[in-house]
Amino acid sequence: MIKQVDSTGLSAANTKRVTINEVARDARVSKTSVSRYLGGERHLLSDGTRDQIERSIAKLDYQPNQMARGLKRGRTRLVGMIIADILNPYSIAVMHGIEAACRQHGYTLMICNSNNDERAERGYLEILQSYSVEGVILHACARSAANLGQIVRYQAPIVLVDRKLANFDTDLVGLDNYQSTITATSHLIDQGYRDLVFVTEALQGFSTRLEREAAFHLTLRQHPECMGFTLALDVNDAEQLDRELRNFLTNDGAGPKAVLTTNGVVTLQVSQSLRRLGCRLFEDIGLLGFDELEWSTLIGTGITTIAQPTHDIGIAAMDCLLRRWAGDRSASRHITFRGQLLVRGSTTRPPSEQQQAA
Amino acid sequence: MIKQVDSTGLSAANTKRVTINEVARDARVSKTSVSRYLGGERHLLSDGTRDQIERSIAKLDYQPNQMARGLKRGRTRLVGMIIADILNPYSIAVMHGIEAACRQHGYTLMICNSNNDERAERGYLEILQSYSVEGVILHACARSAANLGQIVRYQAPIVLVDRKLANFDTDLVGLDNYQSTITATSHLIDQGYRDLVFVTEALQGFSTRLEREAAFHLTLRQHPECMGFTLALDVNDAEQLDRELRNFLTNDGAGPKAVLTTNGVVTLQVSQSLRRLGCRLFEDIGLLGFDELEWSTLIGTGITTIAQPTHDIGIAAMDCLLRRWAGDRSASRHITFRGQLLVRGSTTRPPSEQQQAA
DNA sequence: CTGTTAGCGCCTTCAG
DNA sequence: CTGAAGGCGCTAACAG
Repeated sequence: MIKQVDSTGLSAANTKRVTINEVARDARVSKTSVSRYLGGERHLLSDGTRDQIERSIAKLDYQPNQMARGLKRGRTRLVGMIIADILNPYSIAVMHGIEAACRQHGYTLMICNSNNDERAERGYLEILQSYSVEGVILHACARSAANLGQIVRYQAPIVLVDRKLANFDTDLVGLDNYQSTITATSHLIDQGYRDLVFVTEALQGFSTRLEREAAFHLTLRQHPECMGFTLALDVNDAEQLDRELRNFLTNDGAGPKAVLTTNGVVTLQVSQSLRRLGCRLFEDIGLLGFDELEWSTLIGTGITTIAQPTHDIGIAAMDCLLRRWAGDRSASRHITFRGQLLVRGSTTRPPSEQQQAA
Repeated sequence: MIKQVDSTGLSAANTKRVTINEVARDARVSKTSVSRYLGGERHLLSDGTRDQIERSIAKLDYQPNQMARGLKRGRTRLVGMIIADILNPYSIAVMHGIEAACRQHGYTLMICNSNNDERAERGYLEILQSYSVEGVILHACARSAANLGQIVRYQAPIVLVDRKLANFDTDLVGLDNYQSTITATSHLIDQGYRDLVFVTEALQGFSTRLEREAAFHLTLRQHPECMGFTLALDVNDAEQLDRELRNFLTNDGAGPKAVLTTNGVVTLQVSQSLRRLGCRLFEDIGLLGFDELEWSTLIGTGITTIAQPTHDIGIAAMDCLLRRWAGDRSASRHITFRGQLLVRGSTTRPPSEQQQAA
């Protein structure tokens, strides 16, 4: 029978943590021996002391204090991650990969959400440093290191994820935005869409958005039969989004219309807007979005997406840290993955319209 | 012009952190004075020393080492959170609320994902303790404290979120599952559905699932005109889910059929299954799910949900910690919120059928 | 108002 | 193979 014990802070007050001293006393050895036992230098200990220490540790339920260890050794086994927007499923997916990789290598992940606020981001960077994290994975919202204070002489290695950071040369893991966007745009054109719009949140200098937008227009330029423009706005402003999309839908154009969205958040807002506008999804309009979403298959005939290998991105980011920890001082690595086009109904035009466009 | 500086670990090696000693030396005062400055006891300092310290700190870009502070003071300003499933949008939403509350109170949140693995959960509990977190917010996957090792004599206050933990009397924040389920089930019956199924992942003793299931049957018992049963299965086993739902759809029943799902993850899987079965959403079947989802409005005529006040839940959890830290030792608090029914098309039966059921 | 002294819990020389 | 001594960076008495 297990007793009901409260943990309302009362017990915490009296129950001090067991320290290395008490283990040493209980085992009748010195702190040094216990420390050696903990530090993986058991081979230096005699069988007798080793067993004795082992027994005492178990008996007292001892756990070394990582703060103290970190203070002394500098190794905290802590990895920090700063996420620009924790509500973005993409970020969560990447974080999931990183979390798994951390665990596998005995690291613990400390998550911070900057909420796309540079001040918060800078603050967290400092906080993480003050906790002596051994590495940082940064989904940056600042565009330039100039706005990130002393990041340039940060203690621990930093890996950027998804977005680049100007004036800061460090490892980076992300998507091959150019190639992936070309794939996406070409797919729309191949499917017979002629009047395209690239919808994104305000570009704001984010490398990801800029690159995708540039590649979109690059592709268009090679297809004179097509029209296309960029719609950069606050996608949470439903009224504005509705107005702009209605314009797009009603204006004359080069032919069948389709939307390319820059990420999953935009895909959601655009879908809702199209719904509000009374659009038939996806007969009146095509839709292709970056980022795979768990509900992609459920909307109308399904939304075609460019899926990012989020898990691999997480693993790769952790791998960058591991290499740096191992002493690798070579030039910064830029690892980019190719997005995977998942074709669904939203870019498959009904046969009736096919001819009209041909 | 900002120089490109690499942070590939090389610079980190030579650049040691500035310590309190160096600040003291630079300011020509003692460590104590600097410490007092940091610890918010500036009123004890003369204007001269205060300004001098301020200047030196700025000049050297000094940041106190939280590890060292924590070691000494016991205050780490760290809150740990263990999430059972980080891919569940509900958890993320709660975490978002907690994160905001932490930030507001000067705490930093450390997230760990147990992946519904008790071993991992126990491990993280120990790790968090070893980092001297000042409080833990636990979305538990273990059902009983008996499986959680020494949790009963944990140092820091613990707040449970969503799920209860047997043999462990501590603060808890969650949903009023009974009332919310009664609301949900009654709504289905009011709308004319007569043949109901409650779909859940294996109950596995999770309090949330158990309570909702119990309340479902409780409500049914007061409506002899209705039929209903529980379908507990691995919702990721698409084949099994499809089979069971097909049975449900084809079997004779007491009238119009509807599904009640126990959480957002199940809602997603059920939606996909119904899609695979060629169901017309939501003419052939009604659907009501716990947890609001960002895409609720987009599926067919929209999915009716019971929305949880996730943000408030997060705030409340943090509030529990704040109270315990403030010295509150009263009995454990159980805070439950009422779910909000958001009626959409998935529980609005088309007029043609209305009569048939009447 | 200020500095000196003694640790927090652990690891790491340096001698046995 | 083992232990004693010193210090990581900081705070908390205790004296001035």
